[in-house]
Amino acid sequence: MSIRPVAGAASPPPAMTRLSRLAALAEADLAALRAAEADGKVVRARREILAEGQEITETRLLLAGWAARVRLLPDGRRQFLNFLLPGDLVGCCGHSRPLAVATVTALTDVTLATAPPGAGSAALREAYAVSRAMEEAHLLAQVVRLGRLNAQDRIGDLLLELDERLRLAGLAGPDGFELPITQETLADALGLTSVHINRMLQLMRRDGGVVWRQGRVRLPDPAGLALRIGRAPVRVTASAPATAAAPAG
Amino acid sequence: MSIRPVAGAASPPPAMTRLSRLAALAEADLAALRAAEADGKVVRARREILAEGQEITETRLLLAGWAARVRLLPDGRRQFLNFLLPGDLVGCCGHSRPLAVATVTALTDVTLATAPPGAGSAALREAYAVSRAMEEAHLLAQVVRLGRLNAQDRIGDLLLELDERLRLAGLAGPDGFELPITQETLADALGLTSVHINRMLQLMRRDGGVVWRQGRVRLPDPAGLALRIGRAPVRVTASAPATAAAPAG
DNA sequence: CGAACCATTGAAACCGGTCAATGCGTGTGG
DNA sequence: CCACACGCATTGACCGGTTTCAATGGTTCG
Repeated sequence: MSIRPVAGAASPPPAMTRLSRLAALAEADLAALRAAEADGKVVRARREILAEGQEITETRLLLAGWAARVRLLPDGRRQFLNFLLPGDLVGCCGHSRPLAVATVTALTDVTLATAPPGAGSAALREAYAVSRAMEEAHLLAQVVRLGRLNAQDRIGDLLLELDERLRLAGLAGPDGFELPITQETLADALGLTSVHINRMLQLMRRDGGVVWRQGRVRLPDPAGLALRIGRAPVRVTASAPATAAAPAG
Repeated sequence: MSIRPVAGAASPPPAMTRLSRLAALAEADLAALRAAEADGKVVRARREILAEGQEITETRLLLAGWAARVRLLPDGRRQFLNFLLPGDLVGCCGHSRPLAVATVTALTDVTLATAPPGAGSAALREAYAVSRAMEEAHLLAQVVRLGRLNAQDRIGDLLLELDERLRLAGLAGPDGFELPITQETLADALGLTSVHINRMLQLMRRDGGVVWRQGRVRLPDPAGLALRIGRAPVRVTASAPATAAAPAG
Protein backbone atom coordinates (compact mmCIF):
# COMPACT_ATOMS: atom_id res chain seq x y z
CA MET A 1 0.00 0.00 0.00
CA SER A 2 1.52 3.25 -1.13
CA ILE A 3 0.56 6.18 1.02
CA ARG A 4 2.07 8.55 -1.47
CA PRO A 5 2.23 7.52 -5.10
CA VAL A 6 5.78 6.93 -6.11
CA ALA A 7 6.02 8.52 -9.48
CA GLY A 8 2.48 9.28 -10.51
CA ALA A 9 0.48 12.41 -11.05
CA ALA A 10 -0.71 12.89 -7.49
CA SER A 11 0.90 16.05 -6.09
CA PRO A 12 0.66 18.97 -8.50
CA PRO A 13 3.86 20.02 -10.22
CA PRO A 14 6.02 22.69 -8.51
CA ALA A 15 5.09 25.60 -10.76
CA MET A 16 1.39 25.03 -10.26
CA THR A 17 1.87 24.58 -6.55
CA ARG A 18 3.66 27.88 -6.30
CA LEU A 19 1.42 30.00 -8.49
CA SER A 20 -1.77 28.68 -6.94
CA ARG A 21 -0.42 29.78 -3.58
CA LEU A 22 0.18 33.33 -4.81
CA ALA A 23 -3.41 33.99 -5.87
CA ALA A 24 -6.78 32.30 -5.86
CA LEU A 25 -6.68 30.73 -9.30
CA ALA A 26 -9.80 29.58 -11.05
CA GLU A 27 -10.20 26.19 -12.64
CA ALA A 28 -9.58 27.74 -16.05
CA ASP A 29 -6.24 29.08 -14.81
CA LEU A 30 -5.24 25.69 -13.50
CA ALA A 31 -6.19 24.14 -16.81
CA ALA A 32 -4.02 26.68 -18.62
CA LEU A 33 -1.16 25.85 -16.29
CA ARG A 34 -1.65 22.14 -16.89
CA ALA A 35 -1.48 22.81 -20.60
CA ALA A 36 1.75 24.74 -20.11
CA GLU A 37 3.07 21.92 -18.00
CA ALA A 38 2.57 19.56 -20.92
CA ASP A 39 4.31 21.92 -23.30
CA GLY A 40 7.69 22.28 -21.58
CA LYS A 41 10.88 22.75 -23.56
CA VAL A 42 14.24 21.68 -22.18
CA VAL A 43 17.32 23.88 -22.00
CA ARG A 44 20.52 22.07 -21.11
CA ALA A 45 22.70 23.12 -18.19
CA ARG A 46 25.08 26.00 -18.90
CA ARG A 47 23.04 27.14 -21.88
CA GLU A 48 21.68 30.63 -22.21
CA ILE A 49 17.92 31.06 -21.77
CA LEU A 50 17.84 34.77 -22.48
CA ALA A 51 20.57 37.24 -23.44
CA GLU A 52 21.01 40.66 -21.89
CA GLY A 53 19.74 43.39 -24.18
CA GLN A 54 17.62 41.00 -26.20
CA GLU A 55 13.98 41.88 -26.75
CA ILE A 56 11.63 39.78 -24.65
CA THR A 57 8.83 38.31 -26.71
CA GLU A 58 6.98 36.30 -24.10
CA THR A 59 6.90 35.53 -20.43
CA ARG A 60 8.05 32.04 -19.65
CA LEU A 61 7.42 29.84 -16.68
CA LEU A 62 10.16 27.73 -15.16
CA LEU A 63 8.73 24.25 -14.72
CA ALA A 64 11.75 22.34 -13.50
CA GLY A 65 15.43 22.84 -12.78
CA TRP A 66 17.45 25.83 -11.62
CA ALA A 67 18.44 28.91 -13.58
CA ALA A 68 19.92 32.25 -12.65
CA ARG A 69 20.28 35.78 -13.87
CA VAL A 70 23.91 36.70 -14.27
CA ARG A 71 26.17 39.59 -15.18
CA LEU A 72 29.67 39.18 -16.54
CA LEU A 73 32.41 41.74 -16.00
CA PRO A 74 34.92 42.63 -18.68
CA ASP A 75 37.69 40.81 -16.83
CA GLY A 76 35.68 37.60 -16.67
CA ARG A 77 34.38 37.91 -13.14
CA ARG A 78 30.83 36.75 -12.73
CA GLN A 79 27.97 37.76 -10.47
CA PHE A 80 24.77 35.80 -10.18
CA LEU A 81 21.98 38.25 -9.45
CA ASN A 82 19.29 35.85 -8.34
CA PHE A 83 18.31 32.25 -8.68
CA LEU A 84 15.27 31.16 -10.65
CA LEU A 85 13.45 28.16 -9.22
CA PRO A 86 10.50 26.08 -10.44
CA GLY A 87 7.40 28.23 -10.52
CA ASP A 88 9.37 31.43 -11.14
CA LEU A 89 8.70 33.61 -14.15
CA VAL A 90 11.30 34.50 -16.73
CA GLY A 91 10.91 37.76 -18.57
CA CYS A 92 7.82 39.07 -16.87
CA CYS A 93 7.51 42.79 -17.54
CA GLY A 94 4.76 45.36 -17.39
CA HIS A 95 5.76 47.61 -20.23
CA SER A 96 5.89 47.42 -24.01
CA ARG A 97 8.81 46.01 -25.99
CA PRO A 98 10.80 45.02 -22.90
CA LEU A 99 14.51 44.26 -23.10
CA ALA A 100 16.22 41.68 -20.93
CA VAL A 101 18.23 43.55 -18.32
CA ALA A 102 20.39 40.54 -17.56
CA THR A 103 21.39 37.27 -19.12
CA VAL A 104 19.56 34.20 -17.85
CA THR A 105 21.44 30.91 -17.87
CA ALA A 106 20.45 27.39 -16.95
CA LEU A 107 22.32 26.09 -13.93
CA THR A 108 20.91 22.61 -14.39
CA ASP A 109 18.90 21.10 -17.19
CA VAL A 110 15.78 23.19 -17.13
CA THR A 111 12.22 22.91 -18.43
CA LEU A 112 10.45 26.06 -19.58
CA ALA A 113 7.06 26.78 -21.06
CA THR A 114 5.29 29.87 -22.27
CA ALA A 115 3.42 31.29 -19.30
CA PRO A 116 -0.36 31.31 -19.81
CA PRO A 117 -1.22 34.87 -20.80
CA GLY A 118 -2.60 36.93 -17.97
CA ALA A 119 -4.89 38.80 -20.34
CA GLY A 120 -7.88 36.60 -19.72
CA SER A 121 -7.59 36.08 -16.00
CA ALA A 122 -7.33 38.61 -13.22
CA ALA A 123 -6.23 35.89 -10.82
CA LEU A 124 -3.39 34.85 -13.07
CA ARG A 125 -2.31 38.46 -13.46
CA GLU A 126 -2.39 38.80 -9.70
CA ALA A 127 -0.23 35.71 -9.28
CA TYR A 128 2.28 37.06 -11.76
CA ALA A 129 2.35 40.45 -10.06
CA VAL A 130 2.87 38.87 -6.66
CA SER A 131 5.62 36.72 -8.11
CA ARG A 132 7.32 39.81 -9.47
CA ALA A 133 7.04 41.58 -6.14
CA MET A 134 8.59 38.60 -4.40
CA GLU A 135 11.43 38.56 -6.87
CA GLU A 136 12.07 42.19 -6.08
CA ALA A 137 12.03 41.46 -2.37
CA HIS A 138 14.57 38.72 -2.91
CA LEU A 139 16.76 41.15 -4.79
CA LEU A 140 16.65 43.50 -1.83
CA ALA A 141 17.68 40.63 0.41
CA GLN A 142 20.56 39.95 -1.94
CA VAL A 143 21.73 43.54 -1.65
CA VAL A 144 21.76 43.30 2.13
CA ARG A 145 23.62 39.99 2.00
CA LEU A 146 26.35 41.37 -0.23
CA GLY A 147 26.52 44.72 1.46
CA ARG A 148 26.41 43.92 5.13
CA LEU A 149 26.76 40.20 5.94
CA ASN A 150 29.97 38.25 6.36
CA ALA A 151 30.61 35.05 4.46
CA GLN A 152 28.95 32.64 6.85
CA ASP A 153 25.87 34.78 7.28
CA ARG A 154 25.60 35.24 3.53
CA ILE A 155 25.55 31.49 3.07
CA GLY A 156 23.06 30.97 5.88
CA ASP A 157 20.79 33.74 4.69
CA LEU A 158 20.75 32.47 1.12
CA LEU A 159 20.03 28.92 2.23
CA LEU A 160 17.12 30.21 4.28
CA GLU A 161 15.79 32.05 1.26
CA LEU A 162 16.08 28.99 -0.93
CA ASP A 163 14.37 26.88 1.70
CA GLU A 164 11.53 29.35 1.92
CA ARG A 165 11.11 29.61 -1.84
CA LEU A 166 11.37 25.89 -2.49
CA ARG A 167 8.82 25.21 0.23
CA LEU A 168 6.40 27.47 -1.59
CA ALA A 169 6.81 25.30 -4.66
CA GLY A 170 6.52 22.14 -2.60
CA LEU A 171 10.14 21.26 -3.24
CA ALA A 172 11.42 21.55 0.33
CA GLY A 173 10.24 20.04 3.56
CA PRO A 174 11.50 19.05 6.98
CA ASP A 175 14.08 16.85 5.28
CA GLY A 176 15.62 19.77 3.42
CA PHE A 177 15.88 20.32 -0.31
CA GLU A 178 17.93 19.57 -3.39
CA LEU A 179 20.71 22.09 -4.00
CA PRO A 180 21.99 21.23 -7.46
CA ILE A 181 24.74 23.85 -7.66
CA THR A 182 28.49 23.82 -7.16
CA GLN A 183 30.38 25.74 -4.53
CA GLU A 184 31.73 27.95 -7.28
CA THR A 185 28.21 28.90 -8.34
CA LEU A 186 27.38 29.67 -4.76
CA ALA A 187 30.50 31.83 -4.58
CA ASP A 188 29.50 33.80 -7.67
CA ALA A 189 26.06 34.36 -6.17
CA LEU A 190 27.41 35.55 -2.84
CA GLY A 191 30.23 37.75 -4.07
CA LEU A 192 32.90 35.47 -2.67
CA THR A 193 35.48 33.03 -3.97
CA SER A 194 34.88 29.31 -4.15
CA VAL A 195 37.90 28.75 -1.91
CA HIS A 196 36.39 30.83 0.82
CA ILE A 197 32.95 29.27 0.38
CA ASN A 198 34.56 25.89 0.85
CA ARG A 199 36.29 26.89 4.06
CA MET A 200 33.23 28.55 5.55
CA LEU A 201 31.01 25.60 4.65
CA GLN A 202 33.36 23.31 6.54
CA LEU A 203 33.04 25.50 9.60
CA MET A 204 29.27 25.63 9.32
CA ARG A 205 29.08 21.88 8.92
CA ARG A 206 31.24 21.41 12.00
CA ASP A 207 29.01 23.76 13.98
CA GLY A 208 26.02 21.75 12.85
CA GLY A 209 24.30 24.75 11.33
CA VAL A 210 24.15 23.21 7.88
CA VAL A 211 24.01 19.68 6.54
CA TRP A 212 24.95 19.53 2.86
CA ARG A 213 25.68 16.13 1.42
CA GLN A 214 25.27 14.74 -2.06
CA GLY A 215 23.45 17.72 -3.44
CA ARG A 216 20.94 17.85 -0.62
CA VAL A 217 20.76 20.50 2.11
CA ARG A 218 19.08 20.41 5.47
CA LEU A 219 18.99 23.24 8.00
CA PRO A 220 18.57 21.74 11.46
CA ASP A 221 17.47 25.01 13.05
CA PRO A 222 16.11 27.46 10.47
CA ALA A 223 14.40 29.64 13.05
CA GLY A 224 17.53 30.03 15.13
CA LEU A 225 19.61 30.77 12.07
CA ALA A 226 17.10 33.34 10.86
CA LEU A 227 17.06 35.02 14.23
CA ARG A 228 20.82 35.25 14.42
CA ILE A 229 21.09 36.82 11.00
CA GLY A 230 17.99 38.97 11.34
CA ARG A 231 16.10 37.56 8.41
CA ALA A 232 12.33 37.73 8.19
CA PRO A 233 10.26 35.74 5.71
CA VAL A 234 9.39 37.64 2.57
CA ARG A 235 5.92 39.13 2.68
CA VAL A 236 4.60 41.21 -0.20
CA THR A 237 0.85 41.24 0.22
CA ALA A 238 -1.54 41.64 3.09
CA SER A 239 -3.97 39.17 1.56
CA ALA A 240 -2.84 35.59 1.94
CA PRO A 241 0.20 34.85 4.07
CA ALA A 242 1.52 33.11 0.94
CA THR A 243 3.98 31.20 3.04
CA ALA A 244 4.06 27.44 2.93
CA ALA A 245 5.07 26.60 6.44
CA ALA A 246 5.54 22.98 7.27
CA PRO A 247 2.08 21.66 8.07
CA ALA A 248 1.78 21.68 11.84
CA GLY A 249 5.43 20.94 12.28
CA MET B 1 22.58 88.07 -18.80
CA SER B 2 20.84 84.90 -17.89
CA ILE B 3 20.85 82.34 -20.64
CA ARG B 4 18.67 80.06 -18.58
CA PRO B 5 15.86 81.51 -16.51
CA VAL B 6 16.98 81.88 -12.95
CA ALA B 7 14.03 80.82 -10.89
CA GLY B 8 10.99 80.94 -13.09
CA ALA B 9 8.62 78.37 -14.50
CA ALA B 10 10.44 77.80 -17.76
CA SER B 11 11.88 74.24 -17.71
CA PRO B 12 9.38 71.63 -16.57
CA PRO B 13 9.89 70.20 -13.09
CA PRO B 14 12.16 67.13 -12.74
CA ALA B 15 9.40 64.57 -12.20
CA MET B 16 7.53 65.66 -15.29
CA THR B 17 10.73 65.77 -17.29
CA ARG B 18 11.54 62.23 -16.31
CA LEU B 19 8.13 60.63 -16.76
CA SER B 20 7.51 62.30 -20.08
CA ARG B 21 10.76 60.77 -21.31
CA LEU B 22 9.64 57.27 -20.32
CA ALA B 23 6.48 57.23 -22.39
CA ALA B 24 4.61 59.42 -24.84
CA LEU B 25 2.30 61.20 -22.44
CA ALA B 26 -0.84 62.94 -23.61
CA GLU B 27 -1.77 66.44 -22.64
CA ALA B 28 -4.20 65.07 -20.07
CA ASP B 29 -1.35 63.15 -18.44
CA LEU B 30 0.79 66.26 -18.29
CA ALA B 31 -2.09 68.16 -16.76
CA ALA B 32 -2.48 65.46 -14.12
CA LEU B 33 1.23 65.68 -13.40
CA ARG B 34 1.03 69.43 -13.13
CA ALA B 35 -1.78 69.02 -10.64
CA ALA B 36 0.33 66.59 -8.63
CA GLU B 37 3.20 69.02 -8.80
CA ALA B 38 1.03 71.62 -7.12
CA ASP B 39 -0.04 69.21 -4.42
CA GLY B 40 3.33 68.21 -3.00
CA LYS B 41 3.77 67.43 0.67
CA VAL B 42 7.08 67.86 2.42
CA VAL B 43 8.84 65.22 4.49
CA ARG B 44 11.81 66.44 6.48
CA ALA B 45 15.23 64.86 6.17
CA ARG B 46 15.76 61.71 8.23
CA ARG B 47 12.01 61.13 8.53
CA GLU B 48 10.38 57.92 7.45
CA ILE B 49 8.29 58.03 4.29
CA LEU B 50 7.13 54.43 4.41
CA ALA B 51 7.75 51.67 6.94
CA GLU B 52 8.68 48.11 6.04
CA GLY B 53 5.71 45.77 6.36
CA GLN B 54 3.21 48.60 6.22
CA GLU B 55 0.36 48.32 3.75
CA ILE B 56 0.79 50.59 0.74
CA THR B 57 -2.31 52.62 0.06
CA GLU B 58 -1.20 54.69 -2.89
CA THR B 59 1.66 55.20 -5.27
CA ARG B 60 3.53 58.41 -4.65
CA LEU B 61 5.71 60.46 -6.91
CA LEU B 62 8.92 62.01 -5.64
CA LEU B 63 8.89 65.64 -6.78
CA ALA B 64 12.02 66.97 -5.12
CA GLY B 65 14.80 65.86 -2.83
CA TRP B 66 16.50 62.53 -2.25
CA ALA B 67 15.15 59.49 -0.47
CA ALA B 68 16.30 55.89 -0.17
CA ARG B 69 15.06 52.45 0.65
CA VAL B 70 16.90 51.04 3.61
CA ARG B 71 17.20 47.89 5.70
CA LEU B 72 18.43 47.86 9.27
CA LEU B 73 20.18 44.88 10.83
CA PRO B 74 19.57 43.80 14.40
CA ASP B 75 23.01 45.04 15.45
CA GLY B 76 22.36 48.51 14.04
CA ARG B 77 24.17 48.16 10.77
CA ARG B 78 22.42 49.81 7.86
CA GLN B 79 22.18 49.09 4.16
CA PHE B 80 20.69 51.47 1.68
CA LEU B 81 19.12 49.42 -1.09
CA ASN B 82 18.63 52.13 -3.67
CA PHE B 83 18.30 55.85 -3.95
CA LEU B 84 15.05 57.54 -4.92
CA LEU B 85 15.45 60.66 -7.01
CA PRO B 86 12.98 63.26 -8.32
CA GLY B 87 10.63 61.60 -10.77
CA ASP B 88 10.92 58.21 -9.10
CA LEU B 89 7.87 56.36 -7.83
CA VAL B 90 7.41 55.29 -4.24
CA GLY B 91 5.26 52.26 -3.57
CA CYS B 92 4.42 51.31 -7.13
CA CYS B 93 3.14 47.75 -7.18
CA GLY B 94 1.14 45.62 -9.55
CA HIS B 95 -0.75 43.44 -7.12
CA SER B 96 -3.51 43.88 -4.57
CA ARG B 97 -2.95 44.94 -0.98
CA PRO B 98 0.80 45.42 -1.38
CA LEU B 99 3.11 45.63 1.61
CA ALA B 100 6.23 47.76 1.69
CA VAL B 101 9.20 45.41 1.41
CA ALA B 102 11.60 47.99 2.79
CA THR B 103 11.54 51.18 4.77
CA VAL B 104 11.81 54.41 2.78
CA THR B 105 13.50 57.36 4.45
CA ALA B 106 14.10 60.90 3.35
CA LEU B 107 17.78 61.69 2.91
CA THR B 108 17.07 65.36 2.39
CA ASP B 109 13.91 67.36 2.79
CA VAL B 110 11.66 65.78 0.22
CA THR B 111 8.48 66.68 -1.63
CA LEU B 112 6.00 63.93 -2.45
CA ALA B 113 2.63 63.85 -4.14
CA THR B 114 0.12 61.16 -4.90
CA ALA B 115 0.98 59.84 -8.34
CA PRO B 116 -1.78 60.43 -10.89
CA PRO B 117 -3.63 57.11 -11.15
CA GLY B 118 -2.66 55.08 -14.19
CA ALA B 119 -6.20 53.77 -14.50
CA GLY B 120 -7.27 56.34 -17.02
CA SER B 121 -4.18 56.55 -19.18
CA ALA B 122 -2.29 53.80 -20.97
CA ALA B 123 0.63 56.16 -21.49
CA LEU B 124 0.89 56.90 -17.80
CA ARG B 125 0.71 53.20 -16.97
CA GLU B 126 3.48 52.62 -19.48
CA ALA B 127 5.63 55.32 -17.90
CA TYR B 128 5.12 53.76 -14.48
CA ALA B 129 5.94 50.29 -15.77
CA VAL B 130 9.09 51.53 -17.46
CA SER B 131 10.05 53.35 -14.28
CA ARG B 132 9.62 50.13 -12.33
CA ALA B 133 11.69 48.19 -14.81
CA MET B 134 14.46 50.76 -14.56
CA GLU B 135 14.38 50.55 -10.79
CA GLU B 136 14.83 46.81 -11.07
CA ALA B 137 17.74 47.28 -13.45
CA HIS B 138 19.36 49.64 -10.97
CA LEU B 139 18.93 47.04 -8.26
CA LEU B 140 20.76 44.53 -10.43
CA ALA B 141 23.55 47.03 -10.89
CA GLN B 142 23.69 47.45 -7.12
CA VAL B 143 24.09 43.70 -6.68
CA VAL B 144 27.03 43.67 -9.08
CA ARG B 145 28.61 46.65 -7.34
CA LEU B 146 28.42 45.05 -3.94
CA GLY B 147 29.31 41.59 -5.12
CA ARG B 148 32.16 42.14 -7.51
CA LEU B 149 33.54 45.68 -7.51
CA ASN B 150 36.19 47.08 -5.21
CA ALA B 151 35.63 50.26 -3.25
CA GLN B 152 36.78 52.74 -5.89
CA ASP B 153 34.83 51.06 -8.66
CA ARG B 154 31.74 50.93 -6.48
CA ILE B 155 31.93 54.66 -5.97
CA GLY B 156 32.58 55.34 -9.62
CA ASP B 157 29.81 53.05 -10.78
CA LEU B 158 27.27 54.57 -8.43
CA LEU B 159 28.20 58.09 -9.45
CA LEU B 160 27.73 57.10 -13.07
CA GLU B 161 24.30 55.71 -12.27
CA LEU B 162 23.29 58.84 -10.41
CA ASP B 163 24.55 60.99 -13.26
CA GLU B 164 22.53 58.97 -15.75
CA ARG B 165 19.37 59.05 -13.66
CA LEU B 166 19.61 62.72 -12.79
CA ARG B 167 20.18 63.60 -16.44
CA LEU B 168 16.91 61.86 -17.25
CA ALA B 169 15.18 64.17 -14.81
CA GLY B 170 17.04 67.19 -16.14
CA LEU B 171 18.99 67.52 -12.91
CA ALA B 172 22.46 66.79 -14.26
CA GLY B 173 24.39 68.23 -17.11
CA PRO B 174 27.95 68.76 -18.30
CA ASP B 175 28.63 70.67 -15.11
CA GLY B 176 27.72 67.69 -12.93
CA PHE B 177 24.97 67.39 -10.36
CA GLU B 178 24.03 68.03 -6.76
CA LEU B 179 24.93 65.17 -4.44
CA PRO B 180 23.24 66.08 -1.17
CA ILE B 181 24.41 63.10 0.86
CA THR B 182 27.16 62.52 3.39
CA GLN B 183 30.06 60.14 3.01
CA GLU B 184 28.45 57.98 5.65
CA THR B 185 25.30 57.64 3.59
CA LEU B 186 27.39 56.74 0.59
CA ALA B 187 29.15 54.14 2.70
CA ASP B 188 25.88 52.57 3.79
CA ALA B 189 24.77 52.42 0.18
CA LEU B 190 27.98 50.81 -1.02
CA GLY B 191 28.49 48.29 1.76
CA LEU B 192 31.58 50.07 3.06
CA THR B 193 32.54 52.21 6.04
CA SER B 194 32.63 55.98 5.95
CA VAL B 195 36.31 55.87 6.86
CA HIS B 196 37.13 53.84 3.79
CA ILE B 197 34.87 55.93 1.55
CA ASN B 198 36.77 58.99 2.72
CA ARG B 199 40.14 57.50 1.90
CA MET B 200 39.08 56.22 -1.51
CA LEU B 201 37.49 59.54 -2.41
CA GLN B 202 40.75 61.27 -1.67
CA LEU B 203 42.55 58.94 -4.04
CA MET B 204 39.94 59.42 -6.75
CA ARG B 205 40.10 63.18 -6.37
CA ARG B 206 43.87 63.06 -6.68
CA ASP B 207 43.62 60.94 -9.83
CA GLY B 208 41.18 63.46 -11.24
CA GLY B 209 38.45 60.88 -11.77
CA VAL B 210 35.99 62.68 -9.55
CA VAL B 211 35.42 66.28 -8.56
CA TRP B 212 33.23 66.56 -5.46
CA ARG B 213 33.11 69.91 -3.72
CA GLN B 214 30.43 71.57 -1.69
CA GLY B 215 27.75 69.03 -2.41
CA ARG B 216 28.31 69.08 -6.15
CA VAL B 217 29.86 66.30 -8.23
CA ARG B 218 31.39 66.38 -11.67
CA LEU B 219 32.80 63.42 -13.57
CA PRO B 220 35.41 64.70 -16.00
CA ASP B 221 35.42 61.53 -18.10
CA PRO B 222 32.22 59.52 -17.64
CA ALA B 223 32.77 57.42 -20.75
CA GLY B 224 36.27 56.40 -19.73
CA LEU B 225 35.15 55.60 -16.24
CA ALA B 226 32.23 53.53 -17.53
CA LEU B 227 34.52 51.64 -19.87
CA ARG B 228 37.01 50.83 -17.14
CA ILE B 229 34.32 49.50 -14.84
CA GLY B 230 32.31 47.82 -17.56
CA ARG B 231 29.09 49.70 -17.02
CA ALA B 232 26.52 50.13 -19.75
CA PRO B 233 23.65 52.61 -19.59
CA VAL B 234 20.41 51.10 -18.36
CA ARG B 235 18.08 50.16 -21.18
CA VAL B 236 14.73 48.51 -20.47
CA THR B 237 12.69 49.01 -23.59
CA ALA B 238 13.29 48.77 -27.30
CA SER B 239 10.97 51.69 -28.00
CA ALA B 240 12.53 55.01 -27.14
CA PRO B 241 16.18 55.12 -26.13
CA ALA B 242 14.89 56.85 -22.98
CA THR B 243 18.35 58.17 -22.29
CA ALA B 244 18.96 61.86 -21.91
CA ALA B 245 22.42 62.12 -23.31
CA ALA B 246 24.05 65.51 -23.26
CA PRO B 247 22.77 67.27 -26.39
CA ALA B 248 25.48 66.89 -29.00
CA GLY B 249 28.17 66.87 -26.38
C1' DC C 1 43.30 5.02 -17.89
C1' DG C 2 43.09 9.68 -18.62
C1' DA C 3 40.37 13.92 -18.85
C1' DA C 4 37.34 16.89 -16.71
C1' DC C 5 35.20 18.74 -12.98
C1' DC C 6 34.77 19.67 -8.34
C1' DA C 7 36.17 19.79 -3.47
C1' DT C 8 39.90 20.62 -0.40
C1' DT C 9 44.20 22.48 1.63
C1' DG C 10 48.19 25.74 2.66
C1' DA C 11 50.81 30.06 2.72
C1' DA C 12 51.11 34.72 1.85
C1' DA C 13 49.25 39.15 0.45
C1' DC C 14 45.75 42.61 0.45
C1' DC C 15 41.62 45.19 0.99
C1' DG C 16 38.69 47.05 3.95
C1' DG C 17 37.24 47.29 8.95
C1' DT C 18 37.83 48.88 13.65
C1' DC C 19 38.98 52.05 17.14
C1' DA C 20 40.16 56.41 18.46
C1' DA C 21 41.51 60.92 17.94
C1' DT C 22 41.70 65.48 15.56
C1' DG C 23 40.14 69.05 12.72
C1' DC C 24 36.76 72.06 10.75
C1' DG C 25 32.74 74.76 9.70
C1' DT C 26 28.26 76.19 11.26
C1' DG C 27 24.73 77.54 14.02
C1' DT C 28 23.22 78.91 18.48
C1' DG C 29 22.70 80.64 22.89
C1' DG C 30 24.82 83.12 26.68
C1' DC D 1 31.17 88.51 20.34
C1' DC D 2 32.58 84.39 22.13
C1' DA D 3 31.97 79.58 23.88
C1' DC D 4 30.21 75.56 22.92
C1' DA D 5 28.00 71.72 20.80
C1' DC D 6 27.13 69.25 16.84
C1' DG D 7 27.68 66.99 12.46
C1' DC D 8 30.80 65.78 9.23
C1' DA D 9 35.40 65.12 7.13
C1' DT D 10 39.94 63.51 7.96
C1' DT D 11 43.91 60.89 9.80
C1' DG D 12 46.72 57.07 11.99
C1' DA D 13 47.69 52.46 13.77
C1' DC D 14 46.34 48.00 13.92
C1' DC D 15 43.49 43.98 13.03
C1' DG D 16 41.17 40.47 10.49
C1' DG D 17 38.27 38.58 6.86
C1' DT D 18 38.81 37.40 2.24
C1' DT D 19 41.51 36.82 -1.87
C1' DT D 20 45.12 34.97 -4.48
C1' DC D 21 48.04 31.47 -6.17
C1' DA D 22 49.12 26.96 -6.42
C1' DA D 23 48.85 22.32 -5.47
C1' DT D 24 46.50 17.87 -4.14
C1' DG D 25 42.59 14.52 -4.01
C1' DG D 26 38.39 12.41 -5.28
C1' DT D 27 34.79 11.10 -8.39
C1' DT D 28 32.62 10.38 -12.70
C1' DC D 29 32.54 9.20 -17.28
C1' DG D 30 34.00 8.13 -21.80
